[in-house]
Amino acid sequence: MVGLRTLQPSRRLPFNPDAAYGAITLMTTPKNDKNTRTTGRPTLNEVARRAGVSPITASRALRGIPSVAEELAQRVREAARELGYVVNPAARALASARSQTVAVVVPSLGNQLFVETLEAIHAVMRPKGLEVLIGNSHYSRDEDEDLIRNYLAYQPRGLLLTGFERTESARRMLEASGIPCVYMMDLDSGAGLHCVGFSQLRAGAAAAEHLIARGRRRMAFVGAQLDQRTLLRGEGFRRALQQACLYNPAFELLTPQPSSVGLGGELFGQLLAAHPQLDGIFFGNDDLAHGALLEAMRRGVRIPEQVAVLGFNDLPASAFMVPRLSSIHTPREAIGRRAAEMLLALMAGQSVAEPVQDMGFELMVREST
Amino acid sequence: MVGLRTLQPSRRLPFNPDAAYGAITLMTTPKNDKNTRTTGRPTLNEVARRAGVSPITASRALRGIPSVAEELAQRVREAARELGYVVNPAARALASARSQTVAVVVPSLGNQLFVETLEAIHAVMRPKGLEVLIGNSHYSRDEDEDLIRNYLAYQPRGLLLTGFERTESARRMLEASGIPCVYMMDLDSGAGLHCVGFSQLRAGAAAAEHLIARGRRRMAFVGAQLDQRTLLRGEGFRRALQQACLYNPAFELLTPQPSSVGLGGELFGQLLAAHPQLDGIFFGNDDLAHGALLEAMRRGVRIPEQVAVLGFNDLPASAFMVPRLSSIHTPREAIGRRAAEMLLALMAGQSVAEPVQDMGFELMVREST
DNA sequence: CGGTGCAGGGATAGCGCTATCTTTGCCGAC
DNA sequence: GTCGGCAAAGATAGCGCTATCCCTGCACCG
Repeated sequence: MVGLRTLQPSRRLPFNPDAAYGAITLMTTPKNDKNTRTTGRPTLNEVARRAGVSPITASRALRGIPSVAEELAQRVREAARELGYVVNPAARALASARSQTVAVVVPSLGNQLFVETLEAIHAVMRPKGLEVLIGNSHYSRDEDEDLIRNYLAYQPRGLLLTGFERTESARRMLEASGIPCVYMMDLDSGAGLHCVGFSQLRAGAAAAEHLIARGRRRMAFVGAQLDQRTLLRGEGFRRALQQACLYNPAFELLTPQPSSVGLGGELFGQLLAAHPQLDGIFFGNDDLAHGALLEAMRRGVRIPEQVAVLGFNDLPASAFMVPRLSSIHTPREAIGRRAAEMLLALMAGQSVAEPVQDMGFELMVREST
Repeated sequence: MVGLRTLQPSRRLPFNPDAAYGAITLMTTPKNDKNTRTTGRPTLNEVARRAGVSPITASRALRGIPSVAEELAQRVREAARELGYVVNPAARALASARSQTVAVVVPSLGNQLFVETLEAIHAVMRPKGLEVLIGNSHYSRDEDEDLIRNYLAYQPRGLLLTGFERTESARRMLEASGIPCVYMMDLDSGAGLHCVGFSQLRAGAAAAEHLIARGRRRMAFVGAQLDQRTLLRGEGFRRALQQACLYNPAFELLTPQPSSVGLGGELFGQLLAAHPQLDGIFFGNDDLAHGALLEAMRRGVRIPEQVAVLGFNDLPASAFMVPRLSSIHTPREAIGRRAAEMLLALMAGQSVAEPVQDMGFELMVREST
């Protein structure tokens, strides 16, 4: 009943939608009524029938492929809207051997840092019609590998991964898949890979230089979680101190426990008890530093007079701590955005002029140093 | 070459894998070599051929369907392992009209609360082989609707949604889909729905009662974001104050801005400037309370002597604030876990004895009150 | 005025699985 | 024995799309 093409003065044999895709189809599939496997949602065929075109034309129209006359495309879009049609991503992925999906693996969602990165990625990908799959590896190489294996099965258009710390077999899978991949956050060992981040090593050095410039001489590094990036920051810090002949290996407190405010306070207490002479502490993550500031207040330790405290990442709360926490601000939104854009380019088959993008970092000097 | 069934004394005609699924298949599809649409990954057919069984048997074996003899199943699993076979989820979803996916929509990832809920959900779903899709609605009904529409297209096995605040059309889509759905966090308007949470209304009342019990008489409520749950907490607080004849509508500060530490400090300042006589403040979320405590310290406002401060959610950092923040602890891990389990039951077609599960809340009394 | 190029469509044929019959052989029962 | 019933496979037929080829009509060409 639909689709008598009165609007268009056709140049060809009129296409009879009901005959072609309605009645005949129903006749040649007599078991249609007993087959209950379908989802009940409208299919592309129904849209096509309603618009009076063939299914492929409908497919092309909805995908915005230009070889469809605008008038037809419009009819198809309208039919889709009227029926409430939504593509079946599984069917699309199967037929085209590619999904509309991008997978991201971050090591934690508890760290605000990665949440902000994800937001930036979303903001780039969503407008392109790409679904973002979020995986949390919990800082575990094995989970990271599982997630990658799992996601590769979905044939994502691209992958965004955090850092380079990865099992050998995960690396092989990635390579074998041929799926474009951009690495976020670190640069220091990203030779030959596409990566967007900053040098954790240099950031650690910058921390040391700032404390030295503030006249500090006995400085400690406190790191938790002990992921590669934290270790690199520590290493950068260490080297800069060595260079200034101020390095003391005893002034280093590392623990694999996950970073948290509570832990920061605890480590701060331990450190001061063991080394009361300390006059500066660099924390590998801001939440540790927050805990330290709170613990200092509780103990009456004066910050920064007695000990300067420097954080890392510049989480939103840092500027409001008492005293306001100095921290190294990391450009996670920019990293997320740029990494997403780079991935988009790779997905489009373009080669990227600058495969390694250093987004830098910024020292935020506040009251705590 | 593979699969001469020497191991099993067959009762039937021997199944010749190469003839059935190898050579003949290749002959009847002469264009196989020029078709480059395939992904290159091994398919179930190849696994079946290698194991010397039919594809359906291989499918059944890998899905653990018991009607396959253990010996065959073992051969299939081994073949799959040798080939590095991973199912194509798109093909599976298309063929079975269902995915191995559960979708979750939370209003924010910036709030630690929801991250912890997600972790609990993951912990339940992953072992069942279910993929968890995470959607962030940013406290927007429109985004919530978009996410739901989008996820429904994936034919998830189930949905976990936060709260009941939802557009009419989202509600209709959910109902029409017939996909099981569990609502998390709130109970107050969940009549007829499956929900796991606690009464935001009663939690708000408990906050008021605690402050009253502490001898406070001029109490304010500070809420940001203004999502339904925050408003309900405020409403519960208000009603309890009214009942005690202590309600003063001027002592309420609501803002649609997203909750944050910085905002908490700012609102605290505004409130005290406008109403210096206040002796108790209930913050709708802990990060606001954190900001207030820090701002109080900066201003020399003594907490709790001058003003008692009570938070909500009991975020991990609250116990370490100065003074330690009293807060209403919400059982988000338990909610996530229980909601996931309830959804699992619904997905299995079971009816749930208690469709509304009140997980309660716990007042954590610390130094700030 | 026949060739020939180019659009705008359509027909055909799967993508890689699984739901649903069928078939086969075997067992026990009447 | 014959037959019903059962268990363990296999054959068949799509799921809902899209890649790929193909067809048709028209414009343009010399």
